[in-house]
Amino acid sequence: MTDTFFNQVYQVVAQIPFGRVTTYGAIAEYLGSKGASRMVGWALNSSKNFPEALPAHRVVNRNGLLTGKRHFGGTQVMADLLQSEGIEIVEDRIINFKEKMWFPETKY
DNA sequence: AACTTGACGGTCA
DNA sequence: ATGACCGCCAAGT
Repeated sequence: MTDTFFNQVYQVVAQIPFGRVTTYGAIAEYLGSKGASRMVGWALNSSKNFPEALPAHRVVNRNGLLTGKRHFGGTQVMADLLQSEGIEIVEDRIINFKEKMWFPETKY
């Protein structure tokens, strides 16, 4: 059942620790399909059907840019959430992104 | 049932 | 350095 790609993405994202972020590519790569980075976003889009709190706001593109902020029902919602976690956001971009970068495989 | 789009990323030209 | 195309899987139309 949870053998679907979007479902695996859902589980990985749910494991993202507080104050940490990851990228679509990292998740896709972890799942074995580096090119499926777009599917990660699709999975998150479907995740709205899940009652679980999915910290999708911690998932950004490889530029550390809040590309998905537009799907958060607002414009600053995503940035505000990340800032609340101690992540600095300027112009929808994460400051010290590489330091906040979190890999599902290393979980570090 | 078929085609197009989609929170991306990497490589090629 | 910039621009364009391909790849990946699933869902929407």
